[in-house]
Amino acid sequence: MKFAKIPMATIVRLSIYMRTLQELLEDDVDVISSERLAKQCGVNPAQIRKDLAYFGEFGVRGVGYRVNELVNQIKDILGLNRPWNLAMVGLGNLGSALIRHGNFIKHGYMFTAAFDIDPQKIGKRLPNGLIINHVDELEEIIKQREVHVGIITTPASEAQSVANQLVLAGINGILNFAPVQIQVPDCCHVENVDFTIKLDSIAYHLSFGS
Amino acid sequence: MKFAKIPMATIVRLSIYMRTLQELLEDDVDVISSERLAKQCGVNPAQIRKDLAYFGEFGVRGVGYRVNELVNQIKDILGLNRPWNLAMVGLGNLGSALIRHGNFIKHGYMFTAAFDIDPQKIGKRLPNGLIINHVDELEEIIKQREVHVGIITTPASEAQSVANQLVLAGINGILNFAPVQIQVPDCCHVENVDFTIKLDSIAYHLSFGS
DNA sequence: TGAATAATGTGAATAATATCACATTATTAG
DNA sequence: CTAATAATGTGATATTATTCACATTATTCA
Repeated sequence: MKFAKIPMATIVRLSIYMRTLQELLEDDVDVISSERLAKQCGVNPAQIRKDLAYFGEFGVRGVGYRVNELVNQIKDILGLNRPWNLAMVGLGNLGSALIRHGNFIKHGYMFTAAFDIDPQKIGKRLPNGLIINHVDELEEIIKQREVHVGIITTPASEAQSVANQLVLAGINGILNFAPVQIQVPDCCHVENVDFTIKLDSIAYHLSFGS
Repeated sequence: MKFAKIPMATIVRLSIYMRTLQELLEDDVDVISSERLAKQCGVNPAQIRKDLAYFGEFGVRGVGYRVNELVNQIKDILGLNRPWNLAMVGLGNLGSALIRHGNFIKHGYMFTAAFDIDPQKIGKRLPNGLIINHVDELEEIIKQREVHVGIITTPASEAQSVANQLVLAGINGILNFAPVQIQVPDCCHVENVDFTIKLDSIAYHLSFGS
């Protein structure tokens, strides 16, 4: 898998196609054309075909794509046909809410560690059964439990230091909810989720038209 | 303001520059070059200059940019030098956590309405003083309180119907946390926040190298 | 079987975006 | 005051991403 250099935008769109295809599956649709899928995802049909073409041929000419096959093929492409273990660092409002949020589980992600520094929280059991550990134990526990991805939901001020510790513990993927740009070595891939930036985009659009 | 067609990516980057500049302000930096700012934001220096050039000349040749002036100029560009009122629809784990999360306030956004359908929640007072109303009252309250942006944190199944109601109530901007693609008329601008998609990108990178 | 239809896969064309490179303008120091 | 240095603003260039358009292949129906 993976021949040419794949645009990041393609990867993101593949996730979106997959989500939509999974919904279609639930509605018992078993074949779909790039045209119909494109409409549902809000993209151009050729875009879908090109995105998939980076990785092979998955459709049937004159017919379309078999939905359940394509879901699995996209999962293969993205590396989702295996479990991924997550560690949450920072169990404030947001962190706790995310752990309780069903969407991670639904897509095959599993929380296997949770950290905070608040003595009041250490040792507490979360609704999913996980016990909150002190950040001091981060490296050891992350290695022990084979965590793959760290999620940072600490205040901005702590994010960089947490990121450093995650990297030290051997983590190569970070999902960062703290509103700062964290610096990591090239071996580590960071994705940022900053909703106030999205709000800024909305504000811009509302202020100055499309 | 706004002469040529501005790339969406530019708008997003302007938010990021602004965040970084605000941090610099707190550290009493008062002038910065595009080169240093670029490094901190992880972009190319020429990119910053080009992004700003869409809107005017904000720097001083041979010197750089005055940090506090530039923050304000970017706020003007994005339409952030005014209050924006938000309505939260869906007060489950995520919605409640977001309302309590300080980041919206910090950037000038204000929650002025909150809606749910759970009878247990209706009438309850949130930590910020807001009282939760039934979604049936959405249109009336949104108009009354001059809400500008709706935030959807309902289950996926409810998101489209909530979006429809928001549009009916005159809302032109939606921040959607539900993991579905919602359909709205062109007058309404939607931004999606889907962290499982970001996780998928991380999974891909971890599986197949950069 | 063969013609009509449908929809993929893909090279070529187009459009959008990012980067380079340098002319221009401030500042500083001798 | 002049030369050296620093850093912006921007036309030109390079790169990347998207869309078009059509050849190809599967299916259906007469």
